Amino acid sequence: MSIQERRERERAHRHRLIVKTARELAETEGWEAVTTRRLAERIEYSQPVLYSHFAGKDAIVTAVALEGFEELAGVLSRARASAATPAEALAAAARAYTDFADANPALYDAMFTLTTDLPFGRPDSPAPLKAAFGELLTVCASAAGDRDAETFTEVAWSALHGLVTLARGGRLRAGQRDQRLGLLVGQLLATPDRP
Amino acid sequence: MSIQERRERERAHRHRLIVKTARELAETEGWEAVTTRRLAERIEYSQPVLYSHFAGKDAIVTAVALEGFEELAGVLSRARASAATPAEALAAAARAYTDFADANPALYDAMFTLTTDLPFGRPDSPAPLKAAFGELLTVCASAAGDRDAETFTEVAWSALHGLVTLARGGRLRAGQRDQRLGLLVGQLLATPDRP
DNA sequence: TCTGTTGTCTAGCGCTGCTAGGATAGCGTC
DNA sequence: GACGCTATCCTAGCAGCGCTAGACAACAGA
Repeated sequence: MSIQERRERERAHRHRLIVKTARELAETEGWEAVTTRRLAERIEYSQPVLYSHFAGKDAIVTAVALEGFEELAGVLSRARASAATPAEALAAAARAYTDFADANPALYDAMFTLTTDLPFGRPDSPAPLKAAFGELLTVCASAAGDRDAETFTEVAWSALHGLVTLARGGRLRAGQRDQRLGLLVGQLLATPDRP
Repeated sequence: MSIQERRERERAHRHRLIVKTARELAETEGWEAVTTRRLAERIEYSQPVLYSHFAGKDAIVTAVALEGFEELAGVLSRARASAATPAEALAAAARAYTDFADANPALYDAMFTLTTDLPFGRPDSPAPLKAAFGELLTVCASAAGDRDAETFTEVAWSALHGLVTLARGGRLRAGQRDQRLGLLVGQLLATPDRP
């Protein structure tokens, strides 16, 4: 059995190598530079090897995205743990979220712009997705007050996502990042007037 | 001079035909179906004709996006005109924005996801961009109170953009659109606690 | 040592955006 | 009315893309 085990170990190692290399290549040269040929060259194997590990290029991007959701969940979890009050937790999570996106632009693109086939908010969702959204839900729920927690989470998440993506394309004024984040968190924590 | 005028007229007509066809093709079959070959076939000219009108495929997408910004400005303007109070105007604009994005998904993608070279918020920005953002700024400024109008506008816009894009990818619960929009507008109109 | 399986590579398909160079149509001029 | 020129358009092709069929080599078991 030892031989087969070694092979499986090597396969797993190469699997991780493909994902790691794709991510690095995307982060340094952008996703348009991530072609199956260049990826194969980087891992020092031929193209078809990629297809023995993944169904196609999309599956590789998805694998990178899953890594991203895992890391995002960790980042949000730490932010939440570092805060004393629900309001502080929301502010910390918001900052952690945008910092994460800014630090890993290609990864963020894989998670939200390139990948379309990851099922969200469903029983069969991959664990990292559930974890990441679960973290968001936890931190938002404790700050939601009498508003619907899930709706509140979706709105907060959307706002953060919008800030990240619009800022990325140069659509928002550079250097005003903190002001926007502060205003957003302030509005989310405010108590709406009862009409 | 009449001959040259006719030719210029024909050129202008064909220019519009290309943009119109690209938009239709994208809206019915998605942007991945908009290839230079298929586009050329649809307009009943050969491929190189496209390149006598546009520098490349990106330029065609950009032209479609500009059309979108023009229409968005009109939609927002009408929403603002239909409202009596600043709060109503903000709510109407938010609804108009998301309705516009939902009704023209491919157009919205061209404006915000595919096009990256349109300069925003700069003196040399194309007029439609200035008009669209100007409408947003107007409606947000009157609802901003003592908050910085431009920052408030950027945050509101980001939130709407986030709602649209996340909902598109199935990332948000279907059927909760109105609840999210209502909650967002309520939060934006709320007065934050003074810390 | 031979055989069958497993794994990898070479070569190639149909597609993409884009372009060089030849053919053609229609103008202004004689 | 015939000619030459210019502007326009098309055919054909390039390099690169994602992906795959089939040849080939390496290796486990008999």
